[in-house]
Amino acid sequence: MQAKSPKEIKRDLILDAALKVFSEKGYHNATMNEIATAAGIGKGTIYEYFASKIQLFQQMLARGLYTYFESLEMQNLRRKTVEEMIHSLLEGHILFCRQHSRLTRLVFWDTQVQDDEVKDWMLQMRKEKEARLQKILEEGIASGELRQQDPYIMTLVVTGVIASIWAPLVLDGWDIETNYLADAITDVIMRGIRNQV
Amino acid sequence: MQAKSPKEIKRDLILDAALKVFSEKGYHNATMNEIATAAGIGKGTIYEYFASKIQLFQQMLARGLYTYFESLEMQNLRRKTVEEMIHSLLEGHILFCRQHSRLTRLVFWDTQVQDDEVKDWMLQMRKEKEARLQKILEEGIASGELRQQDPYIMTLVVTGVIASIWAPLVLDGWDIETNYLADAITDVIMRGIRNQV
Amino acid sequence: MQAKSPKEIKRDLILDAALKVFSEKGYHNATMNEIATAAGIGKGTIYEYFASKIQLFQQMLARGLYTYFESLEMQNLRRKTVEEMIHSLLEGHILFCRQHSRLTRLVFWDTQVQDDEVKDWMLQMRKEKEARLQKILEEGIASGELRQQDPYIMTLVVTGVIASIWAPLVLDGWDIETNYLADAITDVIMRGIRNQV
Amino acid sequence: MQAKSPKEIKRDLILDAALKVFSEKGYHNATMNEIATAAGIGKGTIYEYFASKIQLFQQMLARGLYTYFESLEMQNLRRKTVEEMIHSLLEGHILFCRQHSRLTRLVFWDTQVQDDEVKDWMLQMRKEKEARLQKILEEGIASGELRQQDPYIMTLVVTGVIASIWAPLVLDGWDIETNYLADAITDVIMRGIRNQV
DNA sequence: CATGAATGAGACTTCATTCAT
DNA sequence: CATGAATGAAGTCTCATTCAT
Repeated sequence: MQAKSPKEIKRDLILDAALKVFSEKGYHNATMNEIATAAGIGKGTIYEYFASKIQLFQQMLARGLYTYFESLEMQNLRRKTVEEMIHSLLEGHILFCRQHSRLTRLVFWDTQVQDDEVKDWMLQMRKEKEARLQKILEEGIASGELRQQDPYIMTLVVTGVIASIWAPLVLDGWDIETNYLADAITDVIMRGIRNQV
Repeated sequence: MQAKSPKEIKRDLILDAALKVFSEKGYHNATMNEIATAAGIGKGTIYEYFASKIQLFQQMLARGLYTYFESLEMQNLRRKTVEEMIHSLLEGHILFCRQHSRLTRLVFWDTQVQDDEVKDWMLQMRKEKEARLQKILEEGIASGELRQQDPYIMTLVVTGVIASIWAPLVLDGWDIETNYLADAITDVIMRGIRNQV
Repeated sequence: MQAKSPKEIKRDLILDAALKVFSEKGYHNATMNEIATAAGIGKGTIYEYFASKIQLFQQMLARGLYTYFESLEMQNLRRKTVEEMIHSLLEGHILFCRQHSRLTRLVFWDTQVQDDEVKDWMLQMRKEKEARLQKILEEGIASGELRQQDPYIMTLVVTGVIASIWAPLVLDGWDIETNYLADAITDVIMRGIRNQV
Repeated sequence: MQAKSPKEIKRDLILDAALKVFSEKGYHNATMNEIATAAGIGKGTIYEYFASKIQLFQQMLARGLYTYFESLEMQNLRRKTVEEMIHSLLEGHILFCRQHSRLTRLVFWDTQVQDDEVKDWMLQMRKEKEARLQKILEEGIASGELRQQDPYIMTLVVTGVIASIWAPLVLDGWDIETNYLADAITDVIMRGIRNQV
C-alpha cells in the first residue's frame, strides 16, 4: 500500500470521470469534452494521460475488471467446498454490482465497442473467467461433491445466473438483502448440480 | 397469410440489409450508405421508408424480437408442465440463436443504443418476458410441481441461463446437438427448482 | 477533345480553388474550409472528390505538372539543334510561368511537404526532367554541336537557370518580352556549352 | 573573438537543436517539444530565449544566412577578376553546402513559411545577394572583362546555377571534388559571359 | 531561471440528412 | 418514387503557449 504519485492521482481522476460519462452515455455518445468537464480539467489534458478515446475506454475497463476480480478474489480465499465457492462468488458479485453499479453496467452490458483489440481482450477475459469456474466445477465432480454432468453446461448455468443478477440490481435498484439473495440462488444452483446422495 | 404489397417488400428488403450491416458493424459503425448498398438501393430511398437511422434500427429490432417471440410461441403451444415449457423455451431459443445468429447478437449483446425511446422499449420487452416466465413458475409452485421458493429468483436463474447460451452458440459456433443441450440444461434447472417428493 | 462530365467539371473547380488557396497560403496554412469557400461549395463536398487534404494537394500538383510538361512538349516538337531546344524550353517555361504564376510558385518553391509519398514523387519528377535534358545534351556532344564537357554539369547549369527565372517573373512581375529574354539566356548558355569552331 | 555569456551559449544550443529538427521535419511538422528535447532542456525554457516558434525559426535562419555570407566573404576577399570571384563564390557555396547540409536545405528549399515578416526578410536577402552580384558583373562589363549583355540576365544565370548545385550535393550526396566542380561550372559560365577577344 | 503540466483554439474528417433532378 | 450529390454539425486529436511551482 503505497502513496500515489500526483500523476497517478490525476490519471485516476480522469478514469473516474470516464467511468461516469461512459456509463451514462455509452462509448459513442460520450465525448472527450464531456469527460474533461466531468473531471474538471481541459480537453487536452486527457491526451497527456491517454493516447486516444478508445485507449481511455479500454484502460478504464481494465481498471474496472481488475477491481472486480480483486474483489472476487478477496471473497474466495480459503473456501473449501464448491457450494461455499459459488456462494462467495455470488456474494462478491452482488456486492460489487451494488458498489460499482456504473462500472457493472459497462462491463456486463455496454460491451458494444468495435475496436477489435478491445473486443478480443474482453472476449479473452470472459473465456478466462469461464475456464477458472469450470476447473472448480470439474474438481467438484472429481471429489464427488457434484454429480456427473457436462462441466461446461454447469459453467454456463452458473455464469448465466451471475450475469443475470446485475440487471435488476443495477437497473431496477432491487432492494434485497445480499446474503438472502446469495443463499437462495446458491440453493437453486446447488440443488441442480449437487450429487444427491 | 396475405400477399405483401410492393412497399412492404422493399421495406423488408431494407430491414434485411439493416440487420446484416448493423449486426456486423454495430449501430454506430454502420452507415446508411452501407445499408443502402447492401439493400441494392439508393441512400435516399431508405428515408422514404424510415424517418431516421435510429428508427430504422429500432424497427429492425422490433421485427426481430417479434420473430423471436413468435418462434417461442410456436414451440410453447400446448405444453402442460413447467418442465416441458422450460425445455421447449430452451429448444426454441437455441434454434433461434442458430438460425438468426446475427439478430441474436444484436438483441442480446449490442444493446448499447442511447436513444431513450429504444432503450425504454427494450427494457419493457425484458420485463414482459420475465413477467410471463414468472407467471408460469408461480403456477408451477401453486400446482406443486415446483417447490416453495421466491419465484422472482427462479425467474432470474432461468432467464440467466437462457441469456448465457447465445454467446458460445453464436460467437464460438458451439457445435452441440440442440436436443441434448436443451435436455441437459433443463435437467440442471429442474433439479434446482423442482419439488422433491 | 471530349466533353467533360459534370463530375470532372466540379473536380476541376475544386482543383482550381485548391491551387488558388495553396499557392497563396502554402500547404499547412491553407484550410479545407478556405478551399471549399473559394470553390463556392461546402466543406464536405471536397471529400466526395478527394480522400484527404494531402491527396487533394498531390493531385492538384499532378495536374499542374502534367499541364507544364504538356506545354513544354508542344514547344519542343520538331526542334532539331540543341540550341533550338533550349530556346524553346526557355520560351515554354517563361510562358508557363506567366500564365500559371500561382501554380509555378507551388511547383518550384512550395516543395515543402512532409508526406513521404508526395516528396518522393516530386523528387522523381525532378530526376526525370533532368535525365531527359541530359540525354539531349549528350546527343549534342556526340553530334559535335556541344563541346566535350561533363554532361551532368551542363544539365545543372541549364536547369539552374531555368529554375531561377520564375522568381523575378512571378514574384516581381518582371516585365520583359518573352522572346528577348529567351534569346538572351539561350545566348549566354550556348556560348558556355557550344563547341567553338 | 570574445567569450560568450552563459545566455548566449544556451541560445546557441537552442538554435542548434532548432536547426537539426527543422531541417529534418520542416517547419510545420517540427514541434517545440522535439526541439526542447533535442536541446536537452525543458519546453518552457525556449520561451525564455525566443518569443515564439516563428521567431525561433526566423532567428535560426538569420544565424544560418549570416554564417553563409560570412563564409562567402572569407572566400571572396582579395579576388580581382570576375572569373576569380565567381570561382570563389562557387567554391564557398559548395563547401558550405557540404558542411551545413541541413541548413542549406532549409535556406534553399524549405522556404515555405507564411509569416509575412520572415517572407519579406528572406526576399530582401535574396535581392541583396543579387544586387551585390550584379554590381560585380556590371564592373566586369565596364572593365571589359565581360561582354556587353544585360547584367541582370547574367545575374540570373549565375544565381540559378549556384542555387541548382545544392540539390545533388545535399539530397543525393553527390561525391565530386570541390575544386573540379567549381572549375567546370566557372568555365561554362565564363564562356557564356566573357568578352571574347 | 527552468520546467512541464495544463490548456483550448483550430484543423481534418465523417456521415446522417436533405432536396433538386 | 428513387436517387445520390451536397451539406455542415459535431467529434477527435494536435500542439504552441502559458504559468504555477
